[in-house]
Amino acid sequence: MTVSRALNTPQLVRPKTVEKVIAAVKATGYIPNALAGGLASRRSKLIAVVVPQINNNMFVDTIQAISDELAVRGYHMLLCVAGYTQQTEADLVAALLSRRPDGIVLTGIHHSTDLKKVILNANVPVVEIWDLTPTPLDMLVGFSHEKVGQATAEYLLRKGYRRPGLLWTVDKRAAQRKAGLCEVLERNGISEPRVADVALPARFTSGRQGLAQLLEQGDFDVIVCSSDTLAQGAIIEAQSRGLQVPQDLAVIGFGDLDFAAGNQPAITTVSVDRQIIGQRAATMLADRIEGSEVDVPVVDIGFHFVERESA
Amino acid sequence: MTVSRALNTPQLVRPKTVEKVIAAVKATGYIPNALAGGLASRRSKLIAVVVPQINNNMFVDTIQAISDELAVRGYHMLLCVAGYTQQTEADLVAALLSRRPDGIVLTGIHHSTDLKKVILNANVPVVEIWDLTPTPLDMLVGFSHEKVGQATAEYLLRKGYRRPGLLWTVDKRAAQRKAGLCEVLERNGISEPRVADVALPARFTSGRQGLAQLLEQGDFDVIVCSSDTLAQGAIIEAQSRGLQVPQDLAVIGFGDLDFAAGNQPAITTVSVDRQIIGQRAATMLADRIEGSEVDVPVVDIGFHFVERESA
DNA sequence: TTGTATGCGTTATCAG
DNA sequence: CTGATAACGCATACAA
Repeated sequence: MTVSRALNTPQLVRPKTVEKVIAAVKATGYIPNALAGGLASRRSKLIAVVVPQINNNMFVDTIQAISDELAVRGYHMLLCVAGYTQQTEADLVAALLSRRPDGIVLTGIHHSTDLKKVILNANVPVVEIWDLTPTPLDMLVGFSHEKVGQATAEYLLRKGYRRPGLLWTVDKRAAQRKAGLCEVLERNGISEPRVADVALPARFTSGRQGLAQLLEQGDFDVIVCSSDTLAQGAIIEAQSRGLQVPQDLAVIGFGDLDFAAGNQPAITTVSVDRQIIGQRAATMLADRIEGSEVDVPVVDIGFHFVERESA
Repeated sequence: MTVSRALNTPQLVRPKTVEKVIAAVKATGYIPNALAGGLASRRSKLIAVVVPQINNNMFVDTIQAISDELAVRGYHMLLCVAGYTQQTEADLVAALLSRRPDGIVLTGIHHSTDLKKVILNANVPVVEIWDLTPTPLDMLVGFSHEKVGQATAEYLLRKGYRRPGLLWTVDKRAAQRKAGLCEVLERNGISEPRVADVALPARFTSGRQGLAQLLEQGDFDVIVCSSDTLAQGAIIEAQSRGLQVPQDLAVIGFGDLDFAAGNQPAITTVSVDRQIIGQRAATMLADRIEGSEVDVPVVDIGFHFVERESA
């Protein structure tokens, strides 16, 4: 017991005793067993993070930020890939809960009822990220994809574009952005723009292929892409066909990835602070776990439209 | 005990009993406690993965592959960021070992003696990845960065380039590639090529800036970059200055990231199968943990030079 | 400031 | 095929 205290709460132990313990730890190479510790204390110092995929330019910065912030707070990150289907996510979370994480980060707000039941029953703090809803499971850090779509449509209309084509991945958050976009377009007399569906993960090459596909089907003055990666691919494809961007064909992206500003032409896009999402999510979880009240359980980090050269 | 068996080894339990257990589990929402299970069984079904950084185009594919393969085998991934300093890594691994992972994945082969001692003492299977040495801690999956550098130099000389400039990040593996490169250049009468150092993580914009910096200092016919990301930035910077790539200035990358092939001009680079590294590492660990002999503990996955348009 | 008794929720082991 | 018992290595609660 004195060893336990010397290691975890040294201020409760006589300094000389602490020294002796530390010396013994060094001499023996003792490494505490966190499984036993967690079992006894009912706190695992573990945070489970569930994302649709890791090798995704959007999520990876958020994951890194979560990891960094958790490290500062003394937590470890259990990282799991759920794919884009709800059933996988529910099974995954059930398996994760068996490790008794002190908190969980879930990507998105659309979960199976099964998952919701399990997670509420487990009574573990949860932060949903990368989306927005007035009714989160528990806490939330994100932004409105619908509003991103609307803002994009408004920009596009203001600039005088009237023949938009969409280069779009098929995930749920992209769909929300599309809904917002199409709603505003519709209100302005542009209905059902042509869409090229792109498989996940969004890749540079799928952007090229997607544009090629679109150009066979119609005539456009602007291509709206569900991510900067696709936008960059589209720009290269346009240029390789002798089209000037934005004069002959404008391109709009999403995400403000690191290459967007430096690209030639610089990519007009929607900027989202991906690190802040992770940092806030980790902070909120750690605060809650450690007993502080989290006064604003729903954080809208917003976004801003970045006008550059491509549109 | 019967419940434990019904859940873990149902074949040892009468089917009717299994059914009853399953029903009770559903009815009560029971979730096994893996902390207790791990404590008792001394197997945690946990793999710790240590990388210098997550939001890095190189490692992220490997991480995803590890995660995917581990999921298939029934393991979870504890992911930690060590940065590029040895001390951080040693502290980190000590903390990780307290969770009693069944295996550990370390990036690179350069570790503090402290870390080596701790990890050998813990007697846990280890795979080092993304590098090559005849004397790994335990198992290894990687390739020779020095040979990559040599192959690059040979290609460059064969193509007739004689005034190379380097755009290089400062991490250890990049340094090995540089050493291989410079050695072959030296042997061919080209000594101490000019180098622009670039901070990690490698970004598109740092590629642009780095080239700008180089061009102020000298006259080059080829720019060799420590990653495709830098190469793409360099190409854009060159083009924006009215330089034709490769006619006026050739550019060589490393990694064969997804945009390399589709870029305009397509980027000449060194292709490395980043997924395979992760997949093999996970397989080797799981095999070893589950008692199979791992017959080849050191796997050189090799690389191949990809000649495209940029050089 | 230190120590003692007890229990956390499993699984290994052995007995039926 | 099922059950009883004893760890696993800590931290909580209380006593000294």
